[in-house]
Amino acid sequence: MTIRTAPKAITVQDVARHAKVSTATVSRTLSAPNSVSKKKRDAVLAAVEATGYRVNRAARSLRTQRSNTVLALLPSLGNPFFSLVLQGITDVLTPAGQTLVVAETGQILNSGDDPVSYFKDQRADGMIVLDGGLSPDAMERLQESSRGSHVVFACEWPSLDHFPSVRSANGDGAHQAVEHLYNLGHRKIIHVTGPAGNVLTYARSKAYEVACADYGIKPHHIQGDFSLEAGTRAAEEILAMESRPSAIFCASDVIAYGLISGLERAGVSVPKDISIIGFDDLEYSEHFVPTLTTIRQDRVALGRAAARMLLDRQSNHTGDLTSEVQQIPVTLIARSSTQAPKSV
Amino acid sequence: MTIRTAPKAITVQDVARHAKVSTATVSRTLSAPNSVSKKKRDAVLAAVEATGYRVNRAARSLRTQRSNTVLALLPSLGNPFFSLVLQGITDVLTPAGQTLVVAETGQILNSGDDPVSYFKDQRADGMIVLDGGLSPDAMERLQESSRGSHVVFACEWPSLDHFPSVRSANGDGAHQAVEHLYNLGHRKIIHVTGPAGNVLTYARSKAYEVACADYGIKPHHIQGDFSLEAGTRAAEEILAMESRPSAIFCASDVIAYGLISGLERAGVSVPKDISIIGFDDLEYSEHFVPTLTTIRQDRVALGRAAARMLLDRQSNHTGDLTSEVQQIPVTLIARSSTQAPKSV
DNA sequence: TAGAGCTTTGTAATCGATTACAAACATACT
DNA sequence: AGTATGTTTGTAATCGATTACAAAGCTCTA
Repeated sequence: MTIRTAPKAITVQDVARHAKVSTATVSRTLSAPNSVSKKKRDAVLAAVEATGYRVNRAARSLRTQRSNTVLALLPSLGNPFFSLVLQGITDVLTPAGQTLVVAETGQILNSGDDPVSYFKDQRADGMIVLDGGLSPDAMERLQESSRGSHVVFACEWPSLDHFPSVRSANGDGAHQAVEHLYNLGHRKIIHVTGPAGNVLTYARSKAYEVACADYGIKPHHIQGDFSLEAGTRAAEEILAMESRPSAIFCASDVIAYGLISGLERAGVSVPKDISIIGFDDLEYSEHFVPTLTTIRQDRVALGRAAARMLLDRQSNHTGDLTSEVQQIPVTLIARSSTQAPKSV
Repeated sequence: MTIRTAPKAITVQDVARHAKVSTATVSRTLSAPNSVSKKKRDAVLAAVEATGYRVNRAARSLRTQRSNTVLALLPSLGNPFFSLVLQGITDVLTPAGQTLVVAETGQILNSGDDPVSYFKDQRADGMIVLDGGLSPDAMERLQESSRGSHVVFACEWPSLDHFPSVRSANGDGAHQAVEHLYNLGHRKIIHVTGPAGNVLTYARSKAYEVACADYGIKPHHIQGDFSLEAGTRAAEEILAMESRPSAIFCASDVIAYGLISGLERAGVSVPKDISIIGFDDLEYSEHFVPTLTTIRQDRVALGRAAARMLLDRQSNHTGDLTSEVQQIPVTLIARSSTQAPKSV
């Protein structure tokens, strides 16, 4: 016999009546079990079970002034990079009784809304921002409303303001990429960058330059963005070069896909003619033709760490408003898109 | 001069005081502007502007018994297929003043929670389910609590129960795929399927069989799932066949990636030796080597249609609880992974 | 046994917006 | 003018959970 959902919702009153205690005792049993005697506690739990009671989140939020909801602010939902990061976030949030709300930066701003409004109208009391490119104005308002320090950046981060953040060891990754190519024998290594103004672009290309200096290589950038098109554009540019590089470090796997695609179509073989290394290690990289050597970002770990940092900061009201930065290690995954150059 | 966020939240009381009207008038101005005289309305709007008032969602939810929140239930957040569907959903939801909450089926169930609990505790009053594989038990509870018809399935759908749903024209897509290959001259066309028990697998392979019958082709299935690994496994199986097919229709692009990768590694060239067509048209398909011929699903349209259907059903309380099914057209995108067979 | 000190329990106020109801006001018509 | 009808407005109850405060119950010691 299935229990039918009652037409009227079950409230704390119903449970109290059922267990023959006051509403206060019911509430306490659920939130602070130790402050209630075992006898009453058991009675309440039995009543909860019997009635199928579920606490009304709206009522609780109204009273406690906390929504137990975290907003993830993404530059674009369409970008599959974030899917695993979101997974990491929910991995931590769900067991902690928090709900995840997702929104796109662009959509929020277009609709005349404001990320900060999520705090103001109690829709969220925590925020994980995956977009380092918020407007200075939006950043300022975030800064203001983040006194309670419930904002954490993940993956990307703002270049000016200081917020706690979780990110990959981008510099280390870029260095490892160059090192890998150098060790294979490459001496002419160029870099296809991310979009101008992006913090990841900056971190990776800066580290690329440093690595080049370390190995006595002349750095050369091709300005791109993180898209497939940037890769195909870079391919054209490289094909037109009088003296082509023997290896290319791409700021993202997606760029590498486009680049390989463009080169192959022009009859330039990867890795035979040119070695290519990416950054991210998306699902497809392992099965691309050729399988892509890349710097792996642990996206799930990034999401988890960000969520954990947020929860920590929410519970530790005790000061510590320093803008902590946590770096998640990256690893070089050597596959078949890189090999020793043809002629050394 | 920037306006500082007040330490205490601004309430409808504050606005009322500021505009010298009652709280009822403030509330009405915001929800039913026409029931308020222009004079008062302007005063209220000015006061709202001046105070920076934002309605407290928790309080509103509590009073109105609606959360204005929609839950998207995904089988896996890590699956990049859904990213654009989510984008489509928010495209419609955000302008309608609804908030999107995302959750993974597995995580919900593991944590002892229940999708239906999102309704019970007022966390959501609408649900878009992207997982056709919910347990019969979960389905029954959904069915019960969906009297208000606030559940819509998208992409996948439950095989037994009847819910409104939005889906791609899967059968048509499979038929188009076979037709395309047939027209190129292929007569030996096999199908790598999705996972057993999945409705998409069933719809596509059923239509593949029908198309085979139409064209006088002997159907042959290789059981797979929607993963890269399934593709590489299928490649092994095909390489071991005494008489290989000249063309392969994969139930997903991802299978096709793995399959092409596996074949190429064994020296079998696509499309020279074998033509391959996928299903989905993920971002990468256009830049894969070779670029992938595929059946394009309009994922953004799927998301939008699902969200619109949900909102429609929420506002049309007036009966019409029929389980409407909306099909989104698919299109064949001919690229370079298919061509006429070597020897006809 | 009385009283100090601690734990457990209940009563009722509270969070902020909405809305039923009634009062006040305006307009039109006989 | 007086009445009927319609429109605006305000007062106060309400949604459901939490929690300050006070009262009651308990244990233990002098």
